[in-house]
This record gives sequence, structure tokens and C-alpha cells, in this order.
Amino acid sequence: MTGDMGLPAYLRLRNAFTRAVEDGTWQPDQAIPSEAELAAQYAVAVGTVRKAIDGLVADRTLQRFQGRGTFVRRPEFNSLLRFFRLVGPDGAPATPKSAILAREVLPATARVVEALKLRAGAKVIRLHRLRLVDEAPILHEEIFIPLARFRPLAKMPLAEMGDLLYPLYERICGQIVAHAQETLTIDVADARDAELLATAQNAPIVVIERIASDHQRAPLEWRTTRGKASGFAYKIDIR
Amino acid sequence: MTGDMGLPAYLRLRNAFTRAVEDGTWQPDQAIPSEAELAAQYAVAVGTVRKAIDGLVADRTLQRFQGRGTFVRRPEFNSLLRFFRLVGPDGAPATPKSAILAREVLPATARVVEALKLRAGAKVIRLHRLRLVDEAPILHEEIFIPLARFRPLAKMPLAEMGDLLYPLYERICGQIVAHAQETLTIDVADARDAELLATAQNAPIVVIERIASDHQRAPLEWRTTRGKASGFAYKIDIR
DNA sequence: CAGTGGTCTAGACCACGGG
DNA sequence: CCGTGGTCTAGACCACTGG
Repeated sequence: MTGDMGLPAYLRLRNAFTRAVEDGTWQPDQAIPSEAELAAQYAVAVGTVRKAIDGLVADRTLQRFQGRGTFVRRPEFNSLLRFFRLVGPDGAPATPKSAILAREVLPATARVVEALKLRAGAKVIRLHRLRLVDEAPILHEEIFIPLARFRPLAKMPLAEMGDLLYPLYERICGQIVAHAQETLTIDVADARDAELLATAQNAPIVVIERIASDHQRAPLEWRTTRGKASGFAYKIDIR
Repeated sequence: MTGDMGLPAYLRLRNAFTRAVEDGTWQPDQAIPSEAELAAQYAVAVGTVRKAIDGLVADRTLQRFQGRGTFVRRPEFNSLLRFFRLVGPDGAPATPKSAILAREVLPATARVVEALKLRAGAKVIRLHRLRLVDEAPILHEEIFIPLARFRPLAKMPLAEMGDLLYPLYERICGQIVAHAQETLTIDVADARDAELLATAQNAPIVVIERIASDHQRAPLEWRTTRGKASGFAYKIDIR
């Protein structure tokens, strides 16, 4: 807090609050101290605290509720996935079911070492899973996570892993995914895609590569998702 | 301004300012009145004017410059196009060159009528153009605009049309594009794609459909852009 | 009801831009 | 230099939530 001397007060507060979220002083889904308390604690006007919080609300770190308080937001990692036709029989958005096809522990290849910023020869867990909506395969994913951080997942019964990995990472391994970067490209179906996704070889395939990282920007997971391009539509509004 | 009686003052101001932009009282690239002036004019505190402007800055309607003033922003419609490899020989982002392959005036088909919300039988101008970077064809576009609004473009020498259409729409036809909605999907190359883009038939193609509209949300243009998927990468950061 | 965030005021002083 | 937006204050009152 005593650093950043040249910065405006509201930015110093913003940094302090960001740190509180990142180091776990303020926990996800928990209320932070009231604006009046923070103003007293940092010896600034309430308006200055509000301005600091405004910024963190804008970047979705925090969330305000009138009359209840201000809360640390837990990020949602729907991501580009949501642009596949992920709807259940009722038409509502559905979390795809997961079927884990393979799990193995192996030395990281050069590409994995680079993506996860590991030292050469480090071991990783590789997961290969199929995701289905309404029994139909929608996409399949190859996932690499460093064994050092995720050792409990190397032996855990696959049946207990459930459909969502990030809550598992947090609950079982204490690893919190705070950011992710995704890149969408287009490829054509190889033999494995064709078999898993019930499509023709050389049909267009959407490929999403994701690096997920923690609050310290350390890479936690490298994931490559492949799905039939025919089930994909991405919409944006400009201005 | 006298409407919206139940709304907070800053939201009434926000609406009034939005209207000023939409009806042209405040012109693109022009400075709006100073915060102090607006506060006096609307009989509110400067802080309330600032809060109203904050919202419009956040949604990119306005742009602030310390010491200079607050300006009406002219939207840029790079859009999803920018995710093709649009770089010149120097590596800097380049506006693709345009080569108009066809221009015709014809009655709108059912799809065009729907996209542009025309009455049945209305006439439209159809443009078909190829866009090139560094002499290489990157994508081609089919564009429909209602003849009623864009009559000057039906006869204008093609050589005078230049590489960018929206400035032309504004300068020659007085039509200002204020919003656009784009949808990205994947298709495979048909015979025309293969010829124009120098690719194999059935190769994956990125298709971007765009409806561009004016401040009143009236559709001005329906555009379908097709480019080789191999030159496409879309990156996003989550949280 | 007490406590939270939401709105609004009226002022002070600072930092920057352009003539 | 003056006018602009940027920061910050100290307070008032409102609207909503929860017990």
C-alpha cells in the first residue's frame, strides 16, 4: 500500500483491493468490507473508495448488490464453448456431459513444456475427454496439467470427476483458475475427429486452444478443444 | 428531457446526450459542451454530468481528452475482419484493397427483404467485391443496400468508390452506420470461393454475415463476407 | 430496524492542452 | 494564460436488503 506513491489514491486502492482478491484475503463469493469501513481504514473519502471499486466492478473482479454489499466475483469460463449449440432438449443452455476417454501421466513434450512454462522433462497429466449434449458428441478435448500441482487427480477414480474440471481443481488441488486466453482457429477433421464426432474426414473443425492460469499468471492448464464447425455460430454486436 | 421522470438525473442526462448524438446535434469528431456548461444548462452538479458522460464513454459513444474536451466518437467497423491476416509487407495492419467485381440493381429476393426489412419488391443495389492484401485475395463480399437510400451509388463510376464503403455511404448518400451485428459461421468452399480465393473446393471457409444499421436501428446494409479459414485466428481473454 | 450501496451536491485543487 | 477534464472531499438523502 505504501508503494505506488505517484498514483492517484483511487488507483492505489484499486491495486490494494486487487491484491486482496489475488492473495485470498477476500474470498470468492464473499462480501468485502463496506465502503464506509474501507474509507475509514485507508483514510480517504467514501467517494474515492467508490471510484476504486467502480473499476473493479467494470472489469468483473467485484460485483455490487444494493443493500447487501460488494462481493468477489467467481469467474465463469463458458468462453467460446458457448457458441456451439449447447442446448438441452428443453432449449435451455446445458452443461455438456463429460466422458473421460483417457488419463495418463507422461513427460511433457516440447509443446506442452512451452505452453505450461515447465522445465524440460517435467511430468504432466493428460486427459482426453468427450463432451456430449443429449447423448450426442459435440466436441472432444485434450487437456494437459502439471503433475506437480495436480497429483491428486492422477489416481482419482474417473467416475468421481464430474462434468466440470475447474471446481475440481479448486476443491481437490487448491488451484484456482483466474484467467484464460483462448484462440479460435479452423482445421479439418482428422481420423480421430471423424470417429469421435461422427463426421466425415476433412469436414471443417473449430479448434479452441486455451491457456488457463492462476492469479499469479502461472499457467495451470493447456487445453485443445475440437468440435464440428457446422454446429458453431459466433455473434457480436459492434458499438 | 421532461420525460423519464422516474429516472435518476444522471440517466436522464445520459438519454439526452445519446439523443444529441443520434439526431446529429452533436456531430462525430466534434467536441461536446464542457461539463460545466452542461451542468449549468441542465441545472445539476458537475459530478452528475460526469457520471452521465462516464456511461457514454464506457459504451464508446463519447471519448474524453484531458485538457481538450469530450468528443463524439466515430465508430470503427474493423469487426471480425481484423482476425484475418490483414497485414501489409511491413507487418503493420493494412486496409485491404477493394476490387469491385460486379454492381447491379435488382429486385430484392426474399432473404434480402427480410435482412433489410424492406417491402416486397423493393429494389436493391448488389455489390460483389474482392479484397486483397499485398495483391493476394483474402476474402470476397456480397453486399446489398436499398436503392432508395443509396441511389447515387447505382451510377457512380466504380473507380471512384475507393476501398472503404462506410465513409462513402456517409459522404455521398448521407447514411451513417451507427451499429452492426455480425455472425461468424464456418462453411466449405464452393466453386466461386475456390476460384476467387485460390483454394481447393470444400476447403473450410469463414463466413461473416453483417447487418449494419443507422442510429434509428433501421437496417442499411446486409453483407456476407467469405474468406479462407486457414488465414483466420480469433483471440480472446477471459476475465 | 440498522446497514448496505446509489444518487447528488458544491466546492477545492491538480494536470494537461492549446493559444 | 485560460479552459478543459481528473481527482478528492464531506456531507445529505434515497432505495434496497436482511433480520
